Amino acid sequence: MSNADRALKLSGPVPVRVSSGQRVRVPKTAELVADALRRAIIQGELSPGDALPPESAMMEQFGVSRPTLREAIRVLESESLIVVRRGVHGGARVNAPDPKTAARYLGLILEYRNTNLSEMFDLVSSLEPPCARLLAERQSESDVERLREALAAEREAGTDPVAAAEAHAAFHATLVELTGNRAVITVSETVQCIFAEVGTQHAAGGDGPDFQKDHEAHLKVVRLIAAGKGAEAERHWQRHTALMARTSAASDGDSPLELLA
Amino acid sequence: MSNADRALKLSGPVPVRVSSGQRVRVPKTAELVADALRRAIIQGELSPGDALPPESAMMEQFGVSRPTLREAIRVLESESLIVVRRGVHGGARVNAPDPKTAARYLGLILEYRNTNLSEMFDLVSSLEPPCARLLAERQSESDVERLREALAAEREAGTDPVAAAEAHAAFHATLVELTGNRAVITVSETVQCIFAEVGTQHAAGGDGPDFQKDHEAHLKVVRLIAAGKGAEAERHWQRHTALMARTSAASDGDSPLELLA
DNA sequence: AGTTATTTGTTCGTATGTATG
DNA sequence: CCATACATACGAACAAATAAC
Repeated sequence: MSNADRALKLSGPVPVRVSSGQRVRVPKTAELVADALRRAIIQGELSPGDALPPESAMMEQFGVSRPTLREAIRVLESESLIVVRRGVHGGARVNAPDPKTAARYLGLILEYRNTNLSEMFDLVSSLEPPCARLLAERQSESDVERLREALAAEREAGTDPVAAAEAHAAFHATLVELTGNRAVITVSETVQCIFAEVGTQHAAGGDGPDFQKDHEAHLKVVRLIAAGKGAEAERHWQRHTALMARTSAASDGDSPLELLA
Repeated sequence: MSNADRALKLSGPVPVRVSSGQRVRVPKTAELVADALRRAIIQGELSPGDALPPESAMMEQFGVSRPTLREAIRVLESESLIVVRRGVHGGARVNAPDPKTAARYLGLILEYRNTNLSEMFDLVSSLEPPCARLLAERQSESDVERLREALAAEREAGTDPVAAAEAHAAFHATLVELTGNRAVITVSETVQCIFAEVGTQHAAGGDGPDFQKDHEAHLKVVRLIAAGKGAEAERHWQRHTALMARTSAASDGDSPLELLA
Protein backbone atom coordinates (compact mmCIF):
# COMPACT_ATOMS: atom_id res chain seq x y z
CA MET A 1 0.00 0.00 0.00
CA SER A 2 1.42 3.35 -1.03
CA ASN A 3 1.72 6.43 1.11
CA ALA A 4 -0.82 8.21 -1.04
CA ASP A 5 -3.35 5.45 -0.56
CA ARG A 6 -2.99 5.76 3.15
CA ALA A 7 -3.35 9.52 3.06
CA LEU A 8 -6.67 9.07 1.32
CA LYS A 9 -8.00 7.15 4.25
CA LEU A 10 -6.86 9.85 6.61
CA SER A 11 -7.58 13.29 5.28
CA GLY A 12 -8.99 13.09 1.79
CA PRO A 13 -6.78 15.01 -0.59
CA VAL A 14 -3.70 13.11 -1.64
CA PRO A 15 -0.41 14.98 -1.27
CA VAL A 16 0.58 14.92 -4.89
CA ARG A 17 4.03 15.84 -6.03
CA VAL A 18 3.91 18.69 -8.48
CA SER A 19 5.53 18.05 -11.83
CA SER A 20 7.69 21.16 -11.66
CA GLY A 21 10.86 20.90 -9.66
CA GLN A 22 9.38 22.65 -6.66
CA ARG A 23 10.12 21.31 -3.20
CA VAL A 24 7.09 19.66 -1.70
CA ARG A 25 6.79 18.95 1.97
CA VAL A 26 5.51 15.39 1.96
CA PRO A 27 3.41 14.77 5.08
CA LYS A 28 4.53 11.66 6.86
CA THR A 29 1.92 9.08 7.65
CA ALA A 30 2.34 9.45 11.39
CA GLU A 31 1.74 13.19 11.10
CA LEU A 32 -1.49 12.62 9.23
CA VAL A 33 -2.70 10.23 11.90
CA ALA A 34 -1.72 12.68 14.65
CA ASP A 35 -3.49 15.52 12.86
CA ALA A 36 -6.68 13.49 12.51
CA LEU A 37 -6.72 12.54 16.17
CA ARG A 38 -5.79 16.04 17.34
CA ARG A 39 -8.55 17.54 15.31
CA ALA A 40 -11.09 15.16 16.77
CA ILE A 41 -10.01 16.15 20.27
CA ILE A 42 -9.88 19.92 19.73
CA GLN A 43 -13.19 20.07 17.94
CA GLY A 44 -14.85 18.26 20.78
CA GLU A 45 -15.66 14.97 19.07
CA LEU A 46 -13.69 13.33 21.84
CA SER A 47 -14.20 14.70 25.32
CA PRO A 48 -11.69 14.76 28.16
CA GLY A 49 -11.67 11.40 29.89
CA ASP A 50 -12.81 9.52 26.81
CA ALA A 51 -10.73 6.51 25.89
CA LEU A 52 -9.25 6.14 22.44
CA PRO A 53 -9.63 2.75 20.78
CA PRO A 54 -6.86 0.24 21.52
CA GLU A 55 -3.83 0.33 19.26
CA SER A 56 -4.98 -2.66 17.27
CA ALA A 57 -8.29 -0.99 16.44
CA MET A 58 -6.66 2.28 15.42
CA MET A 59 -4.14 0.42 13.30
CA GLU A 60 -7.00 -1.04 11.32
CA GLN A 61 -9.01 2.18 11.27
CA PHE A 62 -6.18 4.23 9.82
CA GLY A 63 -4.62 1.40 7.87
CA VAL A 64 -1.16 1.90 9.36
CA SER A 65 1.32 -0.30 11.13
CA ARG A 66 1.93 -0.22 14.84
CA PRO A 67 5.22 1.71 14.81
CA THR A 68 3.63 4.39 12.65
CA LEU A 69 0.58 4.63 14.89
CA ARG A 70 2.80 4.79 17.93
CA GLU A 71 4.73 7.73 16.49
CA ALA A 72 1.43 9.60 16.25
CA ILE A 73 0.47 8.56 19.77
CA ARG A 74 3.80 9.80 21.08
CA VAL A 75 3.31 13.19 19.40
CA LEU A 76 -0.12 13.70 20.94
CA GLU A 77 1.23 12.57 24.27
CA SER A 78 4.01 15.16 24.05
CA GLU A 79 1.30 17.76 23.52
CA SER A 80 -0.51 16.53 26.63
CA LEU A 81 -3.62 15.94 24.56
CA ILE A 82 -3.66 12.31 25.68
CA VAL A 83 -2.21 10.24 28.47
CA VAL A 84 -1.36 6.61 27.88
CA ARG A 85 -1.47 3.94 30.52
CA ARG A 86 -0.46 0.33 30.26
CA GLY A 87 -2.27 -2.67 31.55
CA VAL A 88 -5.60 -4.35 31.08
CA HIS A 89 -7.91 -1.39 30.92
CA GLY A 90 -5.16 0.94 29.88
CA GLY A 91 -4.76 2.78 26.62
CA ALA A 92 -4.91 6.40 25.56
CA ARG A 93 -7.30 8.78 27.29
CA VAL A 94 -8.13 12.31 26.21
CA ASN A 95 -6.89 15.27 28.22
CA ALA A 96 -8.34 18.78 28.01
CA PRO A 97 -5.86 21.14 26.36
CA ASP A 98 -4.58 23.43 29.07
CA PRO A 99 -2.27 26.44 29.21
CA LYS A 100 0.53 24.40 30.73
CA THR A 101 1.16 22.93 27.29
CA ALA A 102 1.25 26.30 25.59
CA ALA A 103 3.51 27.47 28.40
CA ARG A 104 6.02 24.76 27.59
CA TYR A 105 6.39 25.88 23.99
CA LEU A 106 6.25 29.60 24.70
CA GLY A 107 8.80 29.07 27.47
CA LEU A 108 11.03 27.21 25.06
CA ILE A 109 11.21 30.21 22.75
CA LEU A 110 11.61 32.65 25.62
CA GLU A 111 14.50 30.65 26.99
CA TYR A 112 16.06 30.38 23.55
CA ARG A 113 15.86 34.18 23.30
CA ASN A 114 17.43 34.65 26.74
CA THR A 115 14.37 36.35 28.13
CA ASN A 116 14.69 37.32 31.79
CA LEU A 117 12.22 37.60 34.64
CA SER A 118 11.97 41.39 34.47
CA GLU A 119 10.66 41.18 30.95
CA MET A 120 8.09 38.64 32.08
CA PHE A 121 6.86 40.98 34.79
CA ASP A 122 6.64 43.82 32.30
CA LEU A 123 4.43 41.57 30.22
CA VAL A 124 2.09 41.08 33.18
CA SER A 125 2.19 44.82 33.63
CA SER A 126 0.85 45.15 30.09
CA LEU A 127 -1.89 42.55 30.39
CA GLU A 128 -3.54 43.32 33.71
CA PRO A 129 -4.17 47.09 33.91
CA PRO A 130 -6.62 47.09 30.97
CA CYS A 131 -8.53 44.35 32.80
CA ALA A 132 -8.94 46.60 35.82
CA ARG A 133 -10.18 49.38 33.59
CA LEU A 134 -12.69 47.13 31.85
CA LEU A 135 -14.12 45.86 35.11
CA ALA A 136 -14.46 49.41 36.43
CA GLU A 137 -16.24 50.55 33.28
CA ARG A 138 -18.59 47.62 33.46
CA GLN A 139 -19.16 48.17 37.18
CA SER A 140 -20.83 44.82 37.78
CA GLU A 141 -21.92 43.96 41.30
CA SER A 142 -21.03 40.28 40.91
CA ASP A 143 -17.53 41.20 39.74
CA VAL A 144 -16.97 43.26 42.86
CA GLU A 145 -18.29 40.43 44.99
CA ARG A 146 -15.85 37.95 43.47
CA LEU A 147 -12.98 40.36 43.99
CA ARG A 148 -13.96 40.90 47.62
CA GLU A 149 -13.92 37.14 48.12
CA ALA A 150 -10.38 37.09 46.76
CA LEU A 151 -9.47 39.87 49.18
CA ALA A 152 -10.93 37.88 52.04
CA ALA A 153 -8.82 34.91 51.01
CA GLU A 154 -5.75 37.13 51.21
CA ARG A 155 -6.60 38.23 54.73
CA GLU A 156 -7.23 34.63 55.71
CA ALA A 157 -3.86 33.56 54.31
CA GLY A 158 -2.26 35.98 56.74
CA THR A 159 1.50 36.15 56.84
CA ASP A 160 2.31 32.57 55.91
CA PRO A 161 4.66 33.13 52.95
CA VAL A 162 3.38 30.37 50.69
CA ALA A 163 -0.31 30.85 51.47
CA ALA A 164 -0.04 34.61 51.07
CA ALA A 165 1.77 34.23 47.76
CA GLU A 166 -0.94 31.89 46.51
CA ALA A 167 -3.74 34.21 47.57
CA HIS A 168 -1.91 37.10 45.96
CA ALA A 169 -1.61 35.25 42.66
CA ALA A 170 -5.24 34.15 42.91
CA PHE A 171 -6.36 37.77 43.19
CA HIS A 172 -4.48 38.69 40.03
CA ALA A 173 -5.96 35.67 38.26
CA THR A 174 -9.48 36.61 39.37
CA LEU A 175 -9.04 40.16 38.08
CA VAL A 176 -8.17 38.78 34.65
CA GLU A 177 -10.77 36.01 34.59
CA LEU A 178 -13.66 38.32 35.39
CA THR A 179 -13.13 40.20 32.15
CA GLY A 180 -14.27 37.09 30.30
CA ASN A 181 -11.82 37.72 27.46
CA ARG A 182 -10.63 34.20 26.65
CA ALA A 183 -7.59 35.37 24.69
CA VAL A 184 -6.29 37.56 27.51
CA ILE A 185 -7.19 34.93 30.10
CA THR A 186 -5.38 32.18 28.23
CA VAL A 187 -2.23 34.21 27.67
CA SER A 188 -2.26 35.33 31.29
CA GLU A 189 -2.64 31.75 32.50
CA THR A 190 0.19 30.71 30.21
CA VAL A 191 2.46 33.38 31.65
CA GLN A 192 1.53 32.34 35.18
CA CYS A 193 2.41 28.75 34.31
CA ILE A 194 5.87 29.89 33.29
CA PHE A 195 6.25 31.76 36.56
CA ALA A 196 5.22 28.62 38.39
CA GLU A 197 7.86 26.66 36.51
CA VAL A 198 10.68 29.08 37.19
CA GLY A 199 9.97 28.95 40.89
CA THR A 200 7.19 29.85 43.23
CA GLN A 201 9.38 32.34 45.04
CA HIS A 202 8.89 34.85 42.24
CA ALA A 203 5.34 34.00 41.25
CA ALA A 204 3.80 36.37 43.76
CA GLY A 205 6.35 39.08 43.20
CA GLY A 206 6.23 40.18 46.79
CA ASP A 207 8.13 37.50 48.64
CA GLY A 208 9.18 39.96 51.29
CA PRO A 209 7.70 42.07 54.00
CA ASP A 210 5.36 43.92 51.64
CA PHE A 211 2.41 41.53 51.64
CA GLN A 212 0.57 44.15 53.62
CA LYS A 213 1.36 46.81 51.04
CA ASP A 214 0.23 44.53 48.22
CA HIS A 215 -3.01 43.81 50.01
CA GLU A 216 -3.66 47.52 50.37
CA ALA A 217 -3.07 47.98 46.65
CA HIS A 218 -5.58 45.22 45.98
CA LEU A 219 -8.09 46.84 48.30
CA LYS A 220 -7.70 50.08 46.46
CA VAL A 221 -8.23 48.63 43.00
CA VAL A 222 -11.44 46.97 44.15
CA ARG A 223 -12.59 50.29 45.57
CA LEU A 224 -11.88 52.03 42.27
CA ILE A 225 -13.61 49.30 40.28
CA ALA A 226 -16.67 49.42 42.50
CA ALA A 227 -16.75 53.19 42.05
CA GLY A 228 -16.58 52.82 38.28
CA LYS A 229 -13.38 54.84 37.98
CA GLY A 230 -11.84 53.08 34.99
CA ALA A 231 -8.93 55.35 34.21
CA GLU A 232 -7.87 55.52 37.84
CA ALA A 233 -8.18 51.76 38.32
CA GLU A 234 -6.01 51.16 35.28
CA ARG A 235 -3.40 53.67 36.36
CA HIS A 236 -3.32 52.32 39.89
CA TRP A 237 -2.94 48.73 38.72
CA GLN A 238 -0.27 49.77 36.27
CA ARG A 239 1.74 51.22 39.12
CA HIS A 240 1.15 48.18 41.30
CA THR A 241 2.32 45.69 38.68
CA ALA A 242 5.25 47.90 37.68
CA LEU A 243 6.32 47.93 41.31
CA MET A 244 6.27 44.12 41.32
CA ALA A 245 8.46 44.17 38.22
CA ARG A 246 10.96 46.51 39.83
CA THR A 247 11.03 44.46 43.02
CA SER A 248 11.84 41.36 41.01
CA ALA A 249 14.51 43.16 39.00
CA ALA A 250 16.16 44.18 42.25
CA SER A 251 16.65 40.56 43.24
CA ASP A 252 17.49 38.37 40.27
CA GLY A 253 15.28 39.64 37.50
CA ASP A 254 18.19 39.89 35.11
CA SER A 255 18.96 36.20 35.05
CA PRO A 256 17.55 34.51 31.95
CA LEU A 257 14.89 31.82 32.24
CA GLU A 258 16.08 28.28 32.72
CA LEU A 259 13.10 26.05 32.19
CA LEU A 260 14.86 22.99 30.87
CA ALA A 261 17.54 22.79 33.52
CA MET B 1 18.31 -3.86 28.99
CA SER B 2 15.79 -2.32 31.34
CA ASN B 3 14.10 1.01 30.97
CA ALA B 4 15.93 2.31 34.01
CA ASP B 5 19.29 1.42 32.53
CA ARG B 6 18.49 3.35 29.44
CA ALA B 7 17.33 6.36 31.43
CA LEU B 8 20.75 6.45 33.04
CA LYS B 9 22.38 6.88 29.72
CA LEU B 10 20.04 9.68 28.84
CA SER B 11 19.43 11.95 31.77
CA GLY B 12 21.15 10.67 34.85
CA PRO B 13 18.62 10.11 37.62
CA VAL B 14 16.71 6.87 37.27
CA PRO B 15 12.92 7.20 37.48
CA VAL B 16 12.42 4.93 40.43
CA ARG B 17 9.03 3.74 41.50
CA VAL B 18 8.29 4.77 45.04
CA SER B 19 7.43 1.98 47.42
CA SER B 20 4.23 3.62 48.59
CA GLY B 21 1.21 3.09 46.42
CA GLN B 22 1.51 6.50 44.80
CA ARG B 23 1.03 6.74 41.05
CA VAL B 24 4.28 7.48 39.30
CA ARG B 25 4.43 8.81 35.79
CA VAL B 26 7.12 6.62 34.26
CA PRO B 27 8.85 8.45 31.42
CA LYS B 28 8.94 6.49 28.21
CA THR B 29 12.26 5.99 26.52
CA ALA B 30 11.26 7.98 23.45
CA GLU B 31 10.36 10.93 25.67
CA LEU B 32 13.74 10.84 27.33
CA VAL B 33 15.49 10.85 23.98
CA ALA B 34 13.30 13.73 22.77
CA ASP B 35 14.01 15.69 25.95
CA ALA B 36 17.76 15.22 25.56
CA LEU B 37 17.75 16.39 21.96
CA ARG B 38 15.39 19.28 22.65
CA ARG B 39 17.56 20.48 25.47
CA ALA B 40 20.65 20.40 23.27
CA ILE B 41 18.88 22.52 20.68
CA ILE B 42 17.34 25.08 23.02
CA GLN B 43 20.50 25.57 25.01
CA GLY B 44 22.41 26.30 21.85
CA GLU B 45 24.64 23.22 21.73
CA LEU B 46 23.13 22.58 18.31
CA SER B 47 22.66 25.60 16.08
CA PRO B 48 20.02 26.10 13.41
CA GLY B 49 21.13 24.40 10.22
CA ASP B 50 23.25 21.85 12.00
CA ALA B 51 22.64 18.27 11.03
CA LEU B 52 21.87 15.66 13.63
CA PRO B 53 23.75 12.37 13.34
CA PRO B 54 22.12 9.73 11.14
CA GLU B 55 19.58 7.46 12.78
CA SER B 56 22.01 4.61 13.10
CA ALA B 57 24.48 6.78 15.02
CA MET B 58 21.83 8.14 17.37
CA MET B 59 20.50 4.63 17.94
CA GLU B 60 23.91 3.65 19.21
CA GLN B 61 24.48 6.89 21.11
CA PHE B 62 21.25 6.61 23.09
CA GLY B 63 21.18 2.83 23.14
CA VAL B 64 17.68 2.58 21.71
CA SER B 65 16.12 0.82 18.76
CA ARG B 66 15.04 2.49 15.57
CA PRO B 67 11.28 2.71 16.28
CA THR B 68 11.95 4.27 19.68
CA LEU B 69 14.35 6.79 18.19
CA ARG B 70 11.88 7.56 15.44
CA GLU B 71 9.16 8.30 18.00
CA ALA B 72 11.46 10.91 19.50
CA ILE B 73 12.33 12.32 16.07
CA ARG B 74 8.65 12.61 15.22
CA VAL B 75 7.97 14.52 18.44
CA LEU B 76 10.71 17.05 17.76
CA GLU B 77 9.54 17.37 14.19
CA SER B 78 6.00 18.13 15.40
CA GLU B 79 7.53 20.91 17.49
CA SER B 80 9.30 22.28 14.40
CA LEU B 81 12.61 22.00 16.21
CA ILE B 82 13.95 19.82 13.40
CA VAL B 83 13.12 19.09 9.80
CA VAL B 84 13.85 15.68 8.35
CA ARG B 85 14.72 15.07 4.73
CA ARG B 86 15.18 11.79 2.97
CA GLY B 87 17.86 10.86 0.52
CA VAL B 88 21.62 10.73 0.51
CA HIS B 89 22.57 13.82 2.46
CA GLY B 90 19.26 13.88 4.23
CA GLY B 91 18.61 13.43 7.91
CA ALA B 92 17.43 15.71 10.65
CA ARG B 93 18.47 19.36 10.62
CA VAL B 94 17.96 21.85 13.43
CA ASN B 95 15.44 24.63 13.10
CA ALA B 96 15.43 27.78 15.24
CA PRO B 97 12.45 27.77 17.60
CA ASP B 98 10.07 30.39 16.30
CA PRO B 99 6.76 31.84 17.49
CA LYS B 100 4.84 29.93 14.84
CA THR B 101 5.25 26.82 16.95
CA ALA B 102 4.03 28.50 20.11
CA ALA B 103 1.19 29.92 18.05
CA ARG B 104 0.07 26.45 17.05
CA TYR B 105 -0.32 25.33 20.64
CA LEU B 106 -1.73 28.59 21.95
CA GLY B 107 -4.14 28.57 19.02
CA LEU B 108 -5.17 25.03 19.88
CA ILE B 109 -6.26 26.09 23.34
CA LEU B 110 -7.92 29.25 22.10
CA GLU B 111 -9.91 27.28 19.55
CA TYR B 112 -10.84 24.71 22.18
CA ARG B 113 -12.13 27.56 24.35
CA ASN B 114 -14.14 29.04 21.46
CA THR B 115 -12.19 32.27 21.49
CA ASN B 116 -13.27 34.73 18.82
CA LEU B 117 -11.47 37.39 16.82
CA SER B 118 -12.72 40.29 18.92
CA GLU B 119 -11.05 38.86 21.97
CA MET B 120 -7.82 38.51 20.02
CA PHE B 121 -7.96 42.17 19.03
CA ASP B 122 -8.60 43.15 22.62
CA LEU B 123 -5.45 41.26 23.51
CA VAL B 124 -3.48 43.32 21.01
CA SER B 125 -5.10 46.36 22.52
CA SER B 126 -3.61 45.35 25.86
CA LEU B 127 -0.13 44.61 24.61
CA GLU B 128 0.71 47.53 22.36
CA PRO B 129 -0.24 50.77 24.16
CA PRO B 130 2.33 50.26 26.95
CA CYS B 131 4.94 49.85 24.21
CA ALA B 132 4.07 53.26 22.81
CA ARG B 133 4.35 54.78 26.27
CA LEU B 134 7.72 53.14 26.91
CA LEU B 135 9.16 54.41 23.65
CA ALA B 136 7.92 57.92 24.35
CA GLU B 137 9.41 57.92 27.83
CA ARG B 138 12.71 56.69 26.46
CA GLN B 139 12.59 59.25 23.63
CA SER B 140 15.37 57.63 21.61
CA GLU B 141 16.32 59.20 18.31
CA SER B 142 17.02 55.85 16.66
CA ASP B 143 13.59 54.55 17.71
CA VAL B 144 11.91 57.48 16.03
CA GLU B 145 14.00 56.94 12.93
CA ARG B 146 12.93 53.30 12.69
CA LEU B 147 9.30 54.25 13.14
CA ARG B 148 9.58 56.90 10.42
CA GLU B 149 10.97 54.25 8.08
CA ALA B 150 7.92 52.11 8.81
CA LEU B 151 5.72 55.10 8.05
CA ALA B 152 7.52 55.62 4.75
CA ALA B 153 6.90 51.98 3.88
CA GLU B 154 3.20 52.55 4.50
CA ARG B 155 3.14 55.51 2.14
CA GLU B 156 5.01 53.49 -0.44
CA ALA B 157 2.52 50.63 -0.16
CA GLY B 158 -0.15 53.08 -1.21
CA THR B 159 -3.65 51.75 -1.62
CA ASP B 160 -2.86 48.22 -2.74
CA PRO B 161 -4.88 46.21 -0.20
CA VAL B 162 -2.38 43.46 0.49
CA ALA B 163 0.71 45.69 0.50
CA ALA B 164 -0.99 48.25 2.70
CA ALA B 165 -2.10 45.55 5.13
CA GLU B 166 1.44 44.22 5.31
CA ALA B 167 2.94 47.65 5.92
CA HIS B 168 0.32 48.33 8.54
CA ALA B 169 1.14 45.11 10.38
CA ALA B 170 4.85 45.87 10.04
CA PHE B 171 4.41 49.22 11.77
CA HIS B 172 2.69 47.57 14.71
CA ALA B 173 5.44 44.96 14.86
CA THR B 174 8.13 47.64 14.80
CA LEU B 175 6.48 49.51 17.63
CA VAL B 176 6.62 46.37 19.77
CA GLU B 177 10.09 45.26 18.70
CA LEU B 178 11.71 48.59 19.52
CA THR B 179 10.85 48.18 23.19
CA GLY B 180 13.34 45.33 23.31
CA ASN B 181 11.18 43.39 25.77
CA ARG B 182 11.60 39.83 24.55
CA ALA B 183 8.59 38.50 26.46
CA VAL B 184 6.21 41.09 25.03
CA ILE B 185 7.77 40.75 21.58
CA THR B 186 7.43 36.98 21.57
CA VAL B 187 3.82 37.00 22.73
CA SER B 188 3.00 39.69 20.21
CA GLU B 189 4.61 37.73 17.40
CA THR B 190 2.71 34.65 18.52
CA VAL B 191 -0.57 36.51 18.37
CA GLN B 192 0.29 37.87 14.93
CA CYS B 193 1.02 34.33 13.75
CA ILE B 194 -2.47 33.31 14.81
CA PHE B 195 -3.93 36.25 12.91
CA ALA B 196 -1.94 35.19 9.87
CA GLU B 197 -3.35 31.67 10.19
CA VAL B 198 -6.95 32.74 10.50
CA GLY B 199 -6.64 34.76 7.33
CA THR B 200 -4.77 37.78 6.10
CA GLN B 201 -7.96 39.72 5.58
CA HIS B 202 -8.18 40.39 9.30
CA ALA B 203 -4.50 40.68 10.10
CA ALA B 204 -4.36 44.39 9.40
CA GLY B 205 -7.69 45.12 10.96
CA GLY B 206 -8.48 47.84 8.47
CA ASP B 207 -9.37 46.02 5.31
CA GLY B 208 -11.59 48.79 4.20
CA PRO B 209 -11.38 52.37 3.07
CA ASP B 210 -9.72 53.54 6.29
CA PHE B 211 -6.08 52.86 5.43
CA GLN B 212 -5.66 56.60 5.29
CA LYS B 213 -7.12 57.02 8.74
CA ASP B 214 -4.87 54.31 10.11
CA HIS B 215 -1.84 55.95 8.59
CA GLU B 216 -2.76 59.23 10.25
CA ALA B 217 -3.05 57.46 13.59
CA HIS B 218 0.41 56.00 13.06
CA LEU B 219 1.78 59.43 12.19
CA LYS B 220 0.33 60.83 15.36
CA VAL B 221 1.79 58.17 17.64
CA VAL B 222 5.25 58.76 16.19
CA ARG B 223 4.82 62.48 16.78
CA LEU B 224 3.84 61.86 20.40
CA ILE B 225 6.73 59.44 20.91
CA ALA B 226 9.21 61.90 19.43
CA ALA B 227 7.83 64.57 21.74
CA GLY B 228 8.25 62.30 24.75
CA LYS B 229 4.57 62.43 25.66
CA GLY B 230 4.23 58.96 27.15
CA ALA B 231 0.76 59.15 28.61
CA GLU B 232 -0.70 60.70 25.48
CA ALA B 233 1.02 58.21 23.19
CA GLU B 234 -0.34 55.32 25.25
CA ARG B 235 -3.87 56.75 25.29
CA HIS B 236 -3.79 57.48 21.58
CA TRP B 237 -2.57 53.99 20.73
CA GLN B 238 -5.12 52.46 23.02
CA ARG B 239 -7.87 54.23 21.13
CA HIS B 240 -6.36 53.23 17.78
CA THR B 241 -6.14 49.54 18.62
CA ALA B 242 -9.58 49.56 20.26
CA LEU B 243 -10.98 50.99 17.04
CA MET B 244 -9.42 48.12 15.11
CA ALA B 245 -11.07 45.70 17.55
CA ARG B 246 -14.48 47.31 17.08
CA THR B 247 -14.08 47.34 13.29
CA SER B 248 -13.36 43.62 13.35
CA ALA B 249 -16.29 42.91 15.66
CA ALA B 250 -18.55 44.68 13.21
CA SER B 251 -17.66 42.21 10.45
CA ASP B 252 -17.19 38.71 11.79
CA GLY B 253 -15.39 39.18 15.07
CA ASP B 254 -17.84 36.98 16.91
CA SER B 255 -17.06 33.82 14.98
CA PRO B 256 -14.74 31.51 16.94
CA LEU B 257 -11.31 30.68 15.63
CA GLU B 258 -11.03 27.74 13.28
CA LEU B 259 -7.37 26.95 12.94
CA LEU B 260 -7.60 23.22 12.29
CA ALA B 261 -10.27 23.39 9.64
C1' DA C 1 -2.72 -12.86 47.70
C1' DG C 2 -1.65 -14.95 43.38
C1' DT C 3 -2.86 -15.82 38.52
C1' DT C 4 -4.07 -14.40 34.18
C1' DA C 5 -5.57 -11.84 30.32
C1' DT C 6 -5.14 -7.56 28.03
C1' DT C 7 -2.70 -3.70 26.53
C1' DT C 8 1.25 -0.98 25.81
C1' DG C 9 6.64 -0.77 25.52
C1' DT C 10 10.60 -2.23 22.99
C1' DT C 11 13.27 -4.64 19.72
C1' DC C 12 14.75 -6.98 15.40
C1' DG C 13 14.66 -7.87 10.56
C1' DT C 14 13.27 -6.50 6.05
C1' DA C 15 11.48 -4.09 2.13
C1' DT C 16 10.59 0.35 -0.17
C1' DG C 17 11.04 5.13 -1.60
C1' DT C 18 13.86 9.11 -2.41
C1' DA C 19 17.43 12.31 -3.32
C1' DT C 20 22.31 13.00 -4.23
C1' DG C 21 26.35 12.46 -6.96
C1' DC D 1 21.06 6.42 -15.77
C1' DC D 2 22.85 3.94 -12.03
C1' DA D 3 24.56 3.30 -7.47
C1' DT D 4 24.66 4.69 -2.84
C1' DA D 5 23.03 6.36 1.53
C1' DC D 6 19.47 7.60 4.16
C1' DA D 7 14.79 7.87 5.91
C1' DT D 8 10.12 5.57 5.65
C1' DA D 9 7.20 1.88 6.64
C1' DC D 10 5.79 -2.82 7.68
C1' DG D 11 5.37 -7.27 10.36
C1' DA D 12 6.42 -10.36 13.96
C1' DA D 13 7.99 -11.21 18.31
C1' DC D 14 9.07 -10.73 23.23
C1' DA D 15 8.99 -7.94 27.57
C1' DA D 16 6.70 -5.34 31.07
C1' DA D 17 2.87 -3.40 33.47
C1' DT D 18 -1.72 -3.29 35.17
C1' DA D 19 -6.35 -4.45 36.60
C1' DA D 20 -9.66 -7.94 37.20
C1' DC D 21 -10.67 -12.47 38.66
